[in-house]
Amino acid sequence: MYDVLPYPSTKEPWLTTARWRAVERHFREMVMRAGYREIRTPILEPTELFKRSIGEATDIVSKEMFTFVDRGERSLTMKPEGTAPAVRACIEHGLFAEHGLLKLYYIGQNFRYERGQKGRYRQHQQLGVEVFGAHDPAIDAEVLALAMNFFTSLGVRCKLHINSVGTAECRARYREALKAYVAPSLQHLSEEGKMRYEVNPLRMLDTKDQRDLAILAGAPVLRDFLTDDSSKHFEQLQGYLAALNIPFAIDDGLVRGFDYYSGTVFEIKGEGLGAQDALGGGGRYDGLVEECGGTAVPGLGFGIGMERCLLALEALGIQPPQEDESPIAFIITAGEQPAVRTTAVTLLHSLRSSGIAADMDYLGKNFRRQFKRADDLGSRFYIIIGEDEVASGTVQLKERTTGEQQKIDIDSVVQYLSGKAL
RNA sequence: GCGACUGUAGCUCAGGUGGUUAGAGUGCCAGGUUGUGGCCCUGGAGGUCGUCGGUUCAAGUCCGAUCAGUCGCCCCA
Repeated sequence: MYDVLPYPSTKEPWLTTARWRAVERHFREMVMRAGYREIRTPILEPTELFKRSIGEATDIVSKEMFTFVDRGERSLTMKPEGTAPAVRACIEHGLFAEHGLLKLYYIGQNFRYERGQKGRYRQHQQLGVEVFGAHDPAIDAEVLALAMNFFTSLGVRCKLHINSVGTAECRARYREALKAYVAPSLQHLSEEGKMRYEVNPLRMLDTKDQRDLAILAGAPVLRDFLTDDSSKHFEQLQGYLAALNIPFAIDDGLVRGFDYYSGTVFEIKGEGLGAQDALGGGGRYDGLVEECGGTAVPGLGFGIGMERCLLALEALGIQPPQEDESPIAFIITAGEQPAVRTTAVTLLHSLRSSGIAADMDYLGKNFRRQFKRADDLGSRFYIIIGEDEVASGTVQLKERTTGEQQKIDIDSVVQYLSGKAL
């Protein structure tokens, strides 16, 4: 768990709201250019939704969900990922019927009950897209290209790993072949491997255990069990990626931790991130909508880890362009007459109403300290109001960088600064 | 869920083998006449030493537990 702060801390510079907004804006602009529309779904969903979609035998569902019973005896779960809730919402609101092709994006919080680590948090944010309705491998290419472009345009170096897990039938045939291959060596498999053999054989491939890797070295490859259609789809995708100059590596062991994937799957790995190096991942889930109670609509998408992206940027010393949060003008008051403060408060309000970022002191600081406050905030102009100015209906307007100061009519301040603020 | 390491002002860190009122730098606040800022000078506030328990005449320091964080396993974003 962590807090995102308004000011940078020396310890965790990436945990600042300005930096988060910068990355979020980068993502939003990119996907909106590509025609994606935002969807927001609730944090709480019926537990059943995730059991059905992600699969009961996966790590996420079996041991990593924040699940509880509410006062109405319903089992609810804080969403561990964004795809299933999006599918649920689209079914519920008839979006599939209304749009032949549906392109969605989301920025949302996910929750997984895991041991915290750098780059792995019990609450984490994902930036993702989901596309529904298309089988065309060109849309697979679009989705992968978006995910890769998100990182490369930020300056993050990363590698794209792809694979195809085929249709449910492909996987069923492969599962048997894999089990048959491993069966003679079953006793030599790690405990984890043995468990996966029983519960979710495909996950045996996703191991780092040296002995298991040795046993699996000559195992049959899932890709050889793909139907002609699946094979062709995967090859076409590779052709598009090549045409787009997106380097990729085919990873036979890439299986992913959700059961709903079919066909294309991929993962993006960053460099120098330690154990948690998966920056993002996703794939195709052609059976998911039907599984969740909708019509047969194909789909695919990806999720990008916000924290890992920020960590990668931090490690590379990259600062995405941030919004300027400094005021344009800071009002400084002098003198004890109540009219001075009233004039200042009124002018401040006018400036802000006209879209000019402005501020003033509320701590009763003396004249000199008010200047210091304005400097600390990075204000471009000082507006000085004293008893003389109030009497003559003017203000002293001083520019910080040049030190130039002029007396101008108080009624023309807004107009003057509007010109300068551009 | 498993293993290793860490835990002292807001932040970065000092505090040999247990011994009086726990320090520094930085930041913060104030003052250097509330009519001209950045620098500078002076002063001040701020810590039940992660928490609980134990050993001891005495614990920031030793022991245990617990929590949190970091790193690795696992998994993934």
